[in-house]
Amino acid sequence: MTETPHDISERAQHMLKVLIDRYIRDGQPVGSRTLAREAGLNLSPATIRNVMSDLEELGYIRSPHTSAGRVPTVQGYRFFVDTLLKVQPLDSLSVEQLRAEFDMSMAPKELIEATSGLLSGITHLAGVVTLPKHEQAIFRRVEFLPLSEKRVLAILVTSKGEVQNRIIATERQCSASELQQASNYLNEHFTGKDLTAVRDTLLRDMQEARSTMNHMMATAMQMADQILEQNRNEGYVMAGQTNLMEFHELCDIDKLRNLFEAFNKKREILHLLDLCVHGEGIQIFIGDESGYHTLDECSMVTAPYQIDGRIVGVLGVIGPTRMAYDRVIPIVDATARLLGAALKQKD
Amino acid sequence: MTETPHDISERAQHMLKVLIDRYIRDGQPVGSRTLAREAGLNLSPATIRNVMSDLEELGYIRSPHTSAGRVPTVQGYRFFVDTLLKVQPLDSLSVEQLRAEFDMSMAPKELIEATSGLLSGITHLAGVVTLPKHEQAIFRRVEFLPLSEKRVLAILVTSKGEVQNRIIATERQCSASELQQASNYLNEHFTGKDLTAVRDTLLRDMQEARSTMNHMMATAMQMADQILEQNRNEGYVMAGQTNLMEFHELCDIDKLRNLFEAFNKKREILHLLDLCVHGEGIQIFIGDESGYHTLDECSMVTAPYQIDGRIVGVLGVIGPTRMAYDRVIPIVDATARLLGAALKQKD
DNA sequence: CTTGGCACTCTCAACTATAGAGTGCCAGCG
DNA sequence: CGCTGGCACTCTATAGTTGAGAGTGCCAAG
Repeated sequence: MTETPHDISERAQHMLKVLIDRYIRDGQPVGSRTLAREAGLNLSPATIRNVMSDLEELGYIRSPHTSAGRVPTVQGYRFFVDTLLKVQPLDSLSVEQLRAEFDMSMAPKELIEATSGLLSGITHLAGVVTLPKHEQAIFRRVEFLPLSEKRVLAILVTSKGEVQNRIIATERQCSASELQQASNYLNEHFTGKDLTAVRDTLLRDMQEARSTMNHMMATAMQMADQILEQNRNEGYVMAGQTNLMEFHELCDIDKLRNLFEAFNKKREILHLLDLCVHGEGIQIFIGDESGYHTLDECSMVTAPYQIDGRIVGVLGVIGPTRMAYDRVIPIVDATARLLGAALKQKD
Repeated sequence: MTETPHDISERAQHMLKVLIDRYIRDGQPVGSRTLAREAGLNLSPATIRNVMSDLEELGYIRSPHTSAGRVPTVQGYRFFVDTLLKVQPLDSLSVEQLRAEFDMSMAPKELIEATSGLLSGITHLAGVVTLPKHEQAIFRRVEFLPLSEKRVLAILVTSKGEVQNRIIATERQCSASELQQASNYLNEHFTGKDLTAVRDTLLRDMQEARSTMNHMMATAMQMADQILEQNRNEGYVMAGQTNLMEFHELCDIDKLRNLFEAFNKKREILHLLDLCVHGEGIQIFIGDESGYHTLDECSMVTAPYQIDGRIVGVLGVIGPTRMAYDRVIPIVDATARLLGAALKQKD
């Protein structure tokens, strides 16, 4: 009982936990009377008040105003998730139900989209999943198909079942056999090679010999670039933004607007997700910890997902700081595992 | 001066136009004094009041309350856009600027997305573009690539430069030559044929001869179905929803939420867009004309876009009833033409 | 037909009063 | 020494009040 880790008695910790639990449940500042009832310690409100005063001094809670109970501070939430929260992994039944949601016949991109929808659906928050980045994309095949006179459809297939296509405008009409020749050349020389290597070789080839296939090759290279770029850090897929409108702490139209615009611009969010991919395991940003003002009232819970033990992306949810961390964390964790497993099978 | 089309004097019409113009500009109910100043008719507010009273009786305008000036009713807007508004086509400079925004090297899907972004960007409203439906999709090529032991990547290319891919789980490992054989068979027999015909033939073939390629063929058929389905009425792409948060008449968080959820669900919007594709030319739904409650405060301006004279989709914008129709209509119109032209070149 | 005048209505913003919630502090008690 | 009830105090949220301002409708006169 006299053990005081972090300068805060066990009793105070328990009260902090109860307070935050309660606040997360109904969003109202918690007063001493409520807490006295809830804490199950048979203490009078006056006693609770003393403890709350201490907690306030330590920066874990604060009053919105003189007479309004206490709400957790960012620091309070931080302490809560770091040491007060006992997260237990999802029970196996739930995991199975979750697993059933993954349709294995989906192409990677669709799978990503479905996963973000899944996250938002289960948590009632906004779900987000980054596109997987593959350190090395393998050139698998390229195909050129004539569309009309001077238009050629180029299709590039890489490992992981990714397909990229784009339309090339050629300066003159290319015969089918010419196109065939070009694709044959590329397929013969490069199949199975790393895409960056292919890119470099192509670049060199094009400088050395200005072949008639230059245009085709340039396009192939462009597509390779596009895939590489996309695989580096292209973007993310988001779902369930509208869920965030339900929380009254975010009901300020301007905040909401800024938030949604940040989602659209992607840059800031992407940077945060990038931080998450480097940290190990579950990462949580609470309120202004992110450093981005638009996310001041929000928290983000993320987990990296991996294929064959290599981290290739991050997924998670964004919601108000006042989110049910204990419920959300295991879900995010499990989903990350399942997505990794689902993607692995595409290899 | 005594000509009274629709039971409403020319003077009254002019006033209605000025009133609506003014209301569209700043969103405040317009009073008699303001209108007297604005109308340029050298009439006293009292006179204006008489006319406004008539207009109110006819249902074109109404007062939010006793002392608040008048705002247009849906019927007022309807009369405004149908007979009061002289829409002049976009000047050629603007059209050229607009045309420059279309990047011809984009694949159709990207082009659609870019176009909806373009619409929302220019109008500061929400832009929406349906995916083009092609009455007849032509089978162009199919390709099967082995991914891992029992996984095959299938790629189906149709006319219009559309590429569909999906991953097949095979019950046993297929050799490269087997796959090659399958694709060769399909390509030889079906290239250039209508996709529905291909589908039917495949269905018959599969019943007759249970070949080893059944699985492959079934998948090809699935993909064909998918493309056909998508081309029938799949969906739409939307951009700039956040723009709608700027309008104070939509600032009610619940309305906004419902609106955004309608956008996500797509069904209702899709139904409206479908109506627009059948009517000729520019279509405008004002307020509750749509029949959907969530769109009560919104208007939708759409134009079908065509390829080779055949209407294949609709695009437009969604915004508050109080939108600058005179500016929006020509933009929607021109964009529809340009998108059609841009898509035509993919053929 | 148009106009100025005038009484009337309604909203909006500012202000006031009050009830309720919660605190901090203190003195007393085990 | 920690816990407790009591009490004065503070602050918010809500309702009610008021006055200014805007706009109307109507009327009688030009």
